[in-house]
Amino acid sequence: MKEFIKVTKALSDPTRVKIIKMLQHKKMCVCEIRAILMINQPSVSKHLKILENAGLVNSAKDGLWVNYQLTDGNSSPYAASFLGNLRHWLSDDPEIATMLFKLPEIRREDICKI
Amino acid sequence: MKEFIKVTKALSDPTRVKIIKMLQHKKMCVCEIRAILMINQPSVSKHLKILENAGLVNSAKDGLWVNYQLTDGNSSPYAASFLGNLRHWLSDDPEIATMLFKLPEIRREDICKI
DNA sequence: TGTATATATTCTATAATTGGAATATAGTTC
DNA sequence: GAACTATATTCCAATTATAGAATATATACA
Repeated sequence: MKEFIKVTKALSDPTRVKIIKMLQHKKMCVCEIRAILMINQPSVSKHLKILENAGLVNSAKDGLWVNYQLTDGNSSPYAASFLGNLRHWLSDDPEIATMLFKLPEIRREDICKI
Repeated sequence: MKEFIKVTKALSDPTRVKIIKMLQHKKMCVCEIRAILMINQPSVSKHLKILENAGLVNSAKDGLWVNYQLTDGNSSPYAASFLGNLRHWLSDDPEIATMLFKLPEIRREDICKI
């Protein structure tokens, strides 16, 4: 039960759902996500931690950067199932769509330097 | 997005998940649910309202009683999908299992009269 | 070693959620 | 219409979640 609740709680915040929809398209570091969402860096880190804790994303260090990506589903069956559904869900949502439209232009080399 | 968040928020509380797992087995009125969960009546009503608002359950009056049941999924595709998954999820959860074990003994005629 | 940068953590204020008590509403029965 | 019962709503206190500011950590590089 706890594991299930962790996943639904993680998915019950619009910012975190947006992060997942972004990560469907590419691995991203904190400052890239921050640039798209236009919220401060600690908020992004905290949201990512909640997603990671729920088994929805995982992270890998690359020098100073930490790349976040969606999990393959080995961590939690609930997470895997929800991630599968989210592949096709919400892509038509206007807020999501405009966000994804901006995504290709975002390059960490340009935007970082907090 | 709002519709999706409503569903995930509704499912991010253990009490509400328990209610859904009960309703998988039979239609129930507020006082029956209350008897199983051992929380007070207004709490049950409030949780049911949240579930109803998310398109997960619907209600039908029957005299003084209000019967709640799971929706068939016409209200929200998200709700329908989650309800489908929850059919087989969490049935092994110890808390859920003991709750469902008690379920057959609960009859509104015996337990009501708040 | 010192500086710069990306990320994480802590702290604080605010907002949202939850449970329980009290009250209101709506049927039912007399 | 009056009394009774099931449910809904309102109000309040306690907990939890969130955003932002300040700070800490870790890596890169001179």
